[in-house]
Amino acid sequence: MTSLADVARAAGVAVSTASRVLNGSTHPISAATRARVIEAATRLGYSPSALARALVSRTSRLVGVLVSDIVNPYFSVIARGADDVASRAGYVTMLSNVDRRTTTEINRLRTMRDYRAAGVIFAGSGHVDDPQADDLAKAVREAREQGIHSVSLTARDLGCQVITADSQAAAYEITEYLISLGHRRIAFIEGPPGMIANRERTDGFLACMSDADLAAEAQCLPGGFDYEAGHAAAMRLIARPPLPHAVLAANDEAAVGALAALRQAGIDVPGEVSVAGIDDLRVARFVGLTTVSLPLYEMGAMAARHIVDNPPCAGGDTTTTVLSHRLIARETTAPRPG
Amino acid sequence: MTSLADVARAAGVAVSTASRVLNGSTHPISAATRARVIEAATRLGYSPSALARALVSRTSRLVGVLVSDIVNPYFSVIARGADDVASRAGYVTMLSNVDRRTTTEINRLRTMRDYRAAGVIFAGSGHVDDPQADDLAKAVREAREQGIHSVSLTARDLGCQVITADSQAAAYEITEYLISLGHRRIAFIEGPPGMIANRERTDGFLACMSDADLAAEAQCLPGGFDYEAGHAAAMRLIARPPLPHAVLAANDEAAVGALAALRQAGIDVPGEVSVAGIDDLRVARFVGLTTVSLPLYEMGAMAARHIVDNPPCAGGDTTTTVLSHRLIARETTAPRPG
DNA sequence: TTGTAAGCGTTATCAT
DNA sequence: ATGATAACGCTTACAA
Repeated sequence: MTSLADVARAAGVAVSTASRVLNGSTHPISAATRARVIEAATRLGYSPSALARALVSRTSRLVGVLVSDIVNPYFSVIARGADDVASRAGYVTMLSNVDRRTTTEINRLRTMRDYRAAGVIFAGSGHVDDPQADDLAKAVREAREQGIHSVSLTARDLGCQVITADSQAAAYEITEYLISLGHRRIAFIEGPPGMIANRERTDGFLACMSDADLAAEAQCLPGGFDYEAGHAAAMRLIARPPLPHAVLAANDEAAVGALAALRQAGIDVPGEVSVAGIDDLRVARFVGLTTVSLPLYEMGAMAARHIVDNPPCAGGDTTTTVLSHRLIARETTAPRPG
Repeated sequence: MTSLADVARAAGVAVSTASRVLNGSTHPISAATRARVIEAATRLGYSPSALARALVSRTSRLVGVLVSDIVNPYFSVIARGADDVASRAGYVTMLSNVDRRTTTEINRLRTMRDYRAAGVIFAGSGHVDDPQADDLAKAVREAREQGIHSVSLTARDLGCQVITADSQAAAYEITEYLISLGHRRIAFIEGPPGMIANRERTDGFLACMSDADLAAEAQCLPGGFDYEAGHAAAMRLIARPPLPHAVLAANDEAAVGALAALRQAGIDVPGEVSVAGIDDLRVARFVGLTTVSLPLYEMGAMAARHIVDNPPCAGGDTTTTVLSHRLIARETTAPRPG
C-alpha cells in the first residue's frame, strides 16, 4: 500500500505539501509542485487511507442505516435511497439489521460512533411506550456531542431530525377513498402491536371512520406487517360472516395476504369485497393492489443528503420534514354495487 | 470522547497496560491492575476507536457487500445472511449497490480497501465476456495483497473464493420436473442478456430439454429478471399460439409476471399451462409458485463467515463451495392432462 | 509557496 | 507485571 509519505518522497516534497494538493485544500501551491505530486500519486496508484483521514479529522465518510430487516422491501427501498445519495457523495453506507430491538439499535449506534460515522439513519419505527426509548435518546444525544448526525424516518422521540411521511394521513385518505366508493363496513388489519408505525395507521383509519360517522362499522383485527398475518386475519373474517365491504391492511404485504385468502375462498375481489394496503411496494404493482404510495426512497435519500451536506452536527436540529404521499387506485377496489 | 489515555490516567497506569487489559491480550496482568483499569473504563464509558484500532492493526472489522440492487429480494436475502453473521461476530456491514456495472464494482472495492475492510462479498453475477473483468480481477488481487478477502457468490472469474449455488443444475432440475409432469413444449423466459447468471440458467434448461430429446420443443424468449419482462414475454407467447405446455422463467419475479399475464388473458394456470420460476423468493410463496429454492441466505452467511473467521487473507484461496438447492412444488404446476 | 512537527487513538516492541 | 515509545497514515497549525 502506498502512503502519502511515499508520494511525497517520490515527488520530492514534504508530506504536508503532498497532502495539500491531494485533498483539495485551498492552500496555495505552485503549479509545478502540484503537477509533480499528482504525477507521483497517479504513478504510484496512491489512494488515501480513509481510516487515517477519519482518525485525524474526527469524522468519516460513513453513513449508518439502521433497518428492522433489509429483506422487508419497505426498508430496502429506504436503504437504496440512502445509498444512492451517500455513494454519489463519496460516502459509504453501513447497514445494520436491528429486528425492531431498541437495545440492538443502541448497540449499533455505538458501533457506528466508534467508526466516527458522519451520521446514522433510523429507518425503523420504534415501539409505543418503549422502556428503552430514553436510553436510545441518550445515546443519540451523546452521538450528537461527537458531531454525529441522527435522522429518524418516523416520528419517534429520539431528539433528532425527522424526515418522514404522514402515514396517519395516508391511512386516513385511503379509508376516505374506500368510503367514497360506497363501502361502510370496513375491516382494518392491524400491524404488529406496539409499533408506532402501526398505531399511526390504525389511528388514521379510526379517525376517518369516525369523521364519516362510521365508527360503529369499523372493525380492527390483530394482524402484522407480513403476508401470513394478513392471510390469517382474512381467514378469520371469512369464518365470521357477514363479510365487510372492504378490508384495509396496515401495509401492502398484509393486504396481499388478505387478498390471497379472500380469493382462495372464492370471494370476488373487488366484486364482493374491496382490498387496499399502504406503502406501494413493488408487490402492490404485481397484484394490482390499491394503496397509498409512501415516499420511502426519498426519505432515505433526503436523510442521507442531510448527513452528507451538513458539517459534523451543527447541534440539536430537531426539525420535522414531512414528505408527501399519494393514493394509487388499482384493481382491488371497486364501487359498492347497489 | 474518552480515549485510552484517559482511562489509563484515571486508573493510574500506562496506556500500554490499559490497552492490554481492554483488548483481551494474553499478556500477564495483575488482578488488581486489571480491576482498576476495568473500573475506570466503565466509569468513563470508554469505547475504543475502531478507526485507530484498524489503522494500526491494518485491518478493520468491516465487511463489504456488493449487490446489484438491494431492492431486489434476491440480494437483500444475501445481504441479510451476511449481516447476521458479521454483526454477531462484532463486524459491521458496508453495503453498496453497483447496478451490475463492473467499473462501479471496482471503485467500491477500492473504497472498501481504503477502509481496510476485512473482506468483500461480490453478490452480483457479472457479465459474459466482460471487457472489464480483467481489471476487476486485478483489483481483487491487489486487495488480497493487502490482506482483504474476496468472496464471489457466482462462478465468475475473479480469482477468489467462490461460494455459490449450482443454478444450472437448479434450472435443469426444474425443467426435468416439468417434463415429468408430461409437458413437452416448454418456453423459457430468459433473464437479462449477457449476465452470467442468466446464461447458467438458460444452459440448464437447454441441457435438460436436449437430454430428454425435446430440444425441438424448447423455446427461449428474451426477457429479464423482473416482473415486467416476464409479463411482456408471456404476452408475446399468448399472441402467437399455440401456447406452450409450460413456461419456465429465469427467476421468480419474471415467473410471477408471466403468471399474471397468463391469468389476465383468461388462461388457466396450472390447468392449461404450468408456470415455474427459480430462486424461491418470498413472492413465490405468496402466489404459490413452483420454483427451486436457492440457498441465498446461507451463501451470504457463509461468505461472511469465511471473512470473519479467517485471519487477513491467507492467500489465493480459490476454492469453490457449492451449496445445495431444492425443488419446491407449489400450485402453478400440474400434470399435463391427457 | 513549502516544510516541520504535533497530534488523532490504538497496538506492539522493547526495556525495566 | 508494567511502562516508554515507536509506529499506523493522515491533517493542520506554525514556521520559514
